[in-house]
Amino acid sequence: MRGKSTTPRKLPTQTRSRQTVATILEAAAQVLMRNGYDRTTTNLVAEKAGVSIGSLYEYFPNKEALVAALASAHIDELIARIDNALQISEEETPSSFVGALIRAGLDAHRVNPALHKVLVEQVPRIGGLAESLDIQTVLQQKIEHGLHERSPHLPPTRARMIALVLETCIEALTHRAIVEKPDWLETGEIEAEAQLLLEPYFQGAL
Amino acid sequence: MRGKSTTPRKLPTQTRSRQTVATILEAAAQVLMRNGYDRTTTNLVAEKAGVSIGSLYEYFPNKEALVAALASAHIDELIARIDNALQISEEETPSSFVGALIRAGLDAHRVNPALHKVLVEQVPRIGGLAESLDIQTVLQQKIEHGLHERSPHLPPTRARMIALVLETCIEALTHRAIVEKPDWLETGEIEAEAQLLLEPYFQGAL
DNA sequence: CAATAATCCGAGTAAATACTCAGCTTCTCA
DNA sequence: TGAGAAGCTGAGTATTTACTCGGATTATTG
Repeated sequence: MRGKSTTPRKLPTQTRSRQTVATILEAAAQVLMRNGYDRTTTNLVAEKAGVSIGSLYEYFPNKEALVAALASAHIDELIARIDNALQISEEETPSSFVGALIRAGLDAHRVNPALHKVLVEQVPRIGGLAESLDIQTVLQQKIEHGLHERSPHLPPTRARMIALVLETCIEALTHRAIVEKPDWLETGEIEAEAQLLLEPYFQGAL
Repeated sequence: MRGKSTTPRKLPTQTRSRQTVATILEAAAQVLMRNGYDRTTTNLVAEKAGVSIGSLYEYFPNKEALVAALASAHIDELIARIDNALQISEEETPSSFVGALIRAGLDAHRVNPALHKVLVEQVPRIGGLAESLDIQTVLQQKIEHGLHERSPHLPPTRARMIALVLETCIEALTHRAIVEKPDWLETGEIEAEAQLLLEPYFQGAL
């Protein structure tokens, strides 16, 4: 057994305890963002949340479960955003398709970037979370699916490769922009540059 | 003072001690790759190296210094490889320039990938190492420099953006390929796909 | 061949921290 | 309304682990 169980020890049934759990999660996010995973101690989280350490362990069997719960909620929100961004523009021009993908990637990165950073950079070693935190794969599969709808004649191997390239570059450029020049997200500079890069590739690949 | 000092406590002067240091570093790399940073204990490294824990602390003031020494050596090798790959092909066609960049990125990733992974994913939080481990910036600056030589008329802002895009995508695609399908590095599939993506962008951007 | 320096040893220390548990308080519902 | 359930408490435990230090062993040097 490599990773510990992350299933809750007890389910909060009363309103009071549900509030406690919410408070703990909120505090955990704060501490995690401020200190990183290693320097996040369960005692500190409890203190920050204004509950006793015992209460924390009433609902989370261990530290990993706490982070896992946080990550799970974050992922749900991310995927919702991506779905939203992809569905809004259902027009059929390649240009708008690429544009929608880029916007989806950018949107996803606007959901609590600080927490995202910690989760991505430090949490992957937590068993079981690595895969589910992997937005990459989720987005890639959506792209692959979209490709197949638009061009059924495309060989599956080819579709997978194109999806991988599109997803990888969008993700990487967005992430890089955030780290290097957060302004670029607002000015749309990155969006434009990504379009410049990916549209010709996409057109040529079809 | 955020990070601890990583300067050696004592320099090994005799041959015996230099051998000891080498053995310790080798063992550290092994343990780091197998266990990750957190599960790497100094005692375990010493044991694996066949020296006492006291000897380890004779030359490395703390755990971070040990990892820092390892990272430093790794970085030197990486940069040497990149320089090499870039200098070999000094021909002037845009196609070969892009090809050389891609090959440089791929080559860099062939230097002890397992160690690289650990260092990149888990070590950045070690103060001072984050920047120097940042191959990104090194490669980007080399690209920027190359661009300026080839096209002096190009506005500096534009050159920086192009370099950023090229570097980011090469790095990301290579990294992704390693994780997803290590074979692609050998078959040249990734190399070809990257060329397909980046050459039109590069030509259009000039 | 001393005497001094360099190297090595490893049991032991100190500190950090994940997690427990016995008992108290608050809530629910028959 | 009272008995049992749910929730809360926090001092204390157990474990892990980075790091020390007094002393033994080996190398150098005058």
